Amino acid sequence: MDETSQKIIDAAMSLVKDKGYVATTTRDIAQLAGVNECTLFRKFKNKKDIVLNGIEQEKWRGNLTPDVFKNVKWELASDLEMFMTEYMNRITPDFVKLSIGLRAPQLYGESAPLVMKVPQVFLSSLTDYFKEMVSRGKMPEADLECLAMTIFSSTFGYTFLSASFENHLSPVGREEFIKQSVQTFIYGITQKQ
Amino acid sequence: MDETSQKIIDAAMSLVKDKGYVATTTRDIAQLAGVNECTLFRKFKNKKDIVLNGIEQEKWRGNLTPDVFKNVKWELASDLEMFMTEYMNRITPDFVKLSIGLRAPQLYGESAPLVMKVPQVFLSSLTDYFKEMVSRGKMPEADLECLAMTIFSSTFGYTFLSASFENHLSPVGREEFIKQSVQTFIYGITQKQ
DNA sequence: TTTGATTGCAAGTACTTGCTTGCATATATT
DNA sequence: AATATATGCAAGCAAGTACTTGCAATCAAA
Repeated sequence: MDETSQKIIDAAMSLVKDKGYVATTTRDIAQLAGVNECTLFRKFKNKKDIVLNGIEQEKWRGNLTPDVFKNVKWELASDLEMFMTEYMNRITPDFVKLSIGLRAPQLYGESAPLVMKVPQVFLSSLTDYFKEMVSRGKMPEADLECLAMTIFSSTFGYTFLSASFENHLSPVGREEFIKQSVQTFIYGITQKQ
Repeated sequence: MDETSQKIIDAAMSLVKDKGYVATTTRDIAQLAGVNECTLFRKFKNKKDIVLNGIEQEKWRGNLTPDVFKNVKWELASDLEMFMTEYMNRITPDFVKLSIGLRAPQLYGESAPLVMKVPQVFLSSLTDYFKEMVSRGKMPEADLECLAMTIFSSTFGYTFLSASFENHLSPVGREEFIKQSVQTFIYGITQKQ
């Protein structure tokens, strides 16, 4: 990937984050990238091609790879906190906005499989973790896929809601949310300790 | 609200759901509403005015009012299931798509406070419910706002992810998710029963 | 029957959109 | 020195955009 093409991609993704795919114009992209508009079409087939090349780059999916969740201690509370923290460190409000900006119908059929990689990494890493915990006898048997979905939904939901409404919806801060919700997941409401 | 204006609003909201605000054209709206394009501008100031009038209508926010959550039995498991079920009954994939379609920067400053009403109703109803449960001695004291946020995040997250990726992300169905996650919230992972 | 309001219709305005073209210039490679 | 590649620049195109205007038809209230 030559430097000019990368500048174009970066500009395009940044604008899609701010304005959405449809409202992002090729003139905008060219200006922000500091190149002439016709250069976009020498490097890429069309506007859609620019953005699709962008999503294919890991850096534009928050660099959320399976390695991120490798650092486990086989201790439920601290490991769940680690999963949630690492996710929120990478899936910042900007990335949430980007993934919403990518949801134009002209694009979504092709972008969805790439966007979906991010939750998939979290979910499958967590499910694998639970399986190993069960086989180590550190967790009772359960519907692990469903359990992972509960925890991921909550992590995703909080991340998304914070990006959308900041603290106007709920005053609960990130650290507090992680600590408390992990306690709830592990011990439940009835035996909160 | 006269019949013509309502037809225009309904057409506009339906198109915003499918294509997003920016990609929805006034020609599209007129055609779907079955009126002439100039009629839109006799009834409303401009395109934005149509959509903002739409979000102000309860029917375009899923009719999610506080009454929806009034039917509690003061029994934790069944009540939490009721909260989640009622939310998911109303906030269908179509409503999730609509709320994403409304996130154009030209609009979001004015639409966000209205869109936010939906999560606010769930959150405050659930927090109030928890307070009453504690005072009835049916639940231990805890950080109730945070607990409500955990449960709402999870409900919202599952709803949103299902609308976005259907069952491609996780095979866990709605009823199973609700049942199992409520069990986790109440009893926790460690004393799953 | 007259009046007033609502709407359709056809045309048009000023502007923006994605994308192209032909040519000049700079820079790097041979 | 000769050549190839990358880019800028200026202009343009066809199509689409939100929104407007003037006039005629309809229809219900007076």
